[in-house]
Amino acid sequence: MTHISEPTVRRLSHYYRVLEEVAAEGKRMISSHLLAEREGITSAQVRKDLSAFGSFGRRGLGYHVEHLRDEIRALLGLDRRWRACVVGAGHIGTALLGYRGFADQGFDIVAAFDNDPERIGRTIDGLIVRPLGQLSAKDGFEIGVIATPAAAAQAVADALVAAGVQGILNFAPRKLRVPESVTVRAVDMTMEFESLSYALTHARAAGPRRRRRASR
Amino acid sequence: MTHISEPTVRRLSHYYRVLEEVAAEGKRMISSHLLAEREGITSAQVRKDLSAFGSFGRRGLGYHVEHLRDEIRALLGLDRRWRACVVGAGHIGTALLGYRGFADQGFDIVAAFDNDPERIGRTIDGLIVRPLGQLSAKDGFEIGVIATPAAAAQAVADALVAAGVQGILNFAPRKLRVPESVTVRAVDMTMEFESLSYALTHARAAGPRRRRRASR
DNA sequence: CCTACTTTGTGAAACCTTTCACGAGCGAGC
DNA sequence: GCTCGCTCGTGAAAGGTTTCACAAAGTAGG
Repeated sequence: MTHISEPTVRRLSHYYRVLEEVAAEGKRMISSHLLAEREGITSAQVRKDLSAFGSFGRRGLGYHVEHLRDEIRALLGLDRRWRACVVGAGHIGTALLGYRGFADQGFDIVAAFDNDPERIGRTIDGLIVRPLGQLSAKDGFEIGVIATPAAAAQAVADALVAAGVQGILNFAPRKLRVPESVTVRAVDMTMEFESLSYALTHARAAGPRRRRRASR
Repeated sequence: MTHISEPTVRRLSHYYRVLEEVAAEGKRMISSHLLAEREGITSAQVRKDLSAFGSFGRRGLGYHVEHLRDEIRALLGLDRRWRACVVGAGHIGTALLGYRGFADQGFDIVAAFDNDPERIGRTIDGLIVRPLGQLSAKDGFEIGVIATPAAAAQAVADALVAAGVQGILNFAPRKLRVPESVTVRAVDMTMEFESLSYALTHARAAGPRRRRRASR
């Protein structure tokens, strides 16, 4: 297994999605062509991506839906659970605490933190908001979710790293500096707004230019 | 001005961020090197990106912070406002309705829709949730924000397209099919979770491999 | 068993993006 | 006015990703 690129991992996520749907529809096998079509990419891309991890298909038949789904689930590490905490109990943090998608993907949010005295002590979706100062390595969090304003994000990241998290999911529009051993993924709404704004602003002048990454 | 790539536009967004901060700090000029450092990329990348739009810098001096910020603001289309509606008044939709970041970037959310009778009629952040059926071209929405479960996303997208939106910001984890004239940008939390899960799962085995896109 | 058809897995080619490296412009100090 | 040091803008090179195209392997039907 050679090096796996970021884009490949992201597409794995897409394949997983499609396979769950297709499995629910009761289909037994699926070809790379069909799998590709659903997410708007090419069949060669699907085969190339999957071949980086092994040979999951059968020539002439395609891929066994449930089997491939389970393989990808394991590859993505979705067959285990992660202990996570959310920092920031504002609009976005609150939404995340109530969001079922987290649990579905194996993230158990077991604590919520904030610095605002107004919010500390409140109960959101069964969790009591605790003061950020209480965040410590003793809780054994593996993942920290940052849902604070941009200005606080780096300090929170530092605190999370000090508390021993291995990964950070960052919803604040700021680049974080963390040790190499900590993985960061960003959900950057601001950037998507602005990218959309750019596209709309230039749409009349230039028209749709490239299809490949025009949408995700 | 040749063709502008997606990654370049996304970085423009980053530069804009940094420039706003730096302007607030009162700095007059900034070099490509400093600008790059803040977002963890190379100075050559910054210069290349900017040069695609024109010559904004002065050799020996760098870039004038406020001037470059204003140029990028205009390039991104942030110097105008967009009429937007949010469809889906669940956890995420509600958070978006209360989120100040939208207004800051020029998105005026002027309506909220949902299909759940439980939610219709409620007031969220000053907006009354209306039934999805009332979504029509008469409202003159330029942008639609989808914050529904995945299963409903495509139908909502179709309705938005029928109502004449030019762009869609999609928070549902599903690829949307829309006409070429409509631009879609996706904020895909699910994919980021899964990408993080993958990275953590394989971290011990492989170690940090590449820095370039390790985090954003 | 043999032919016709389907689909995978994969090297090679095409394409795109990033990084390098350097000429050229600019201010400062003398 | 001249030199020095700094920094931009940009072709060329390097590096990475996607697409192409085809051999190999399988099924189905007779």
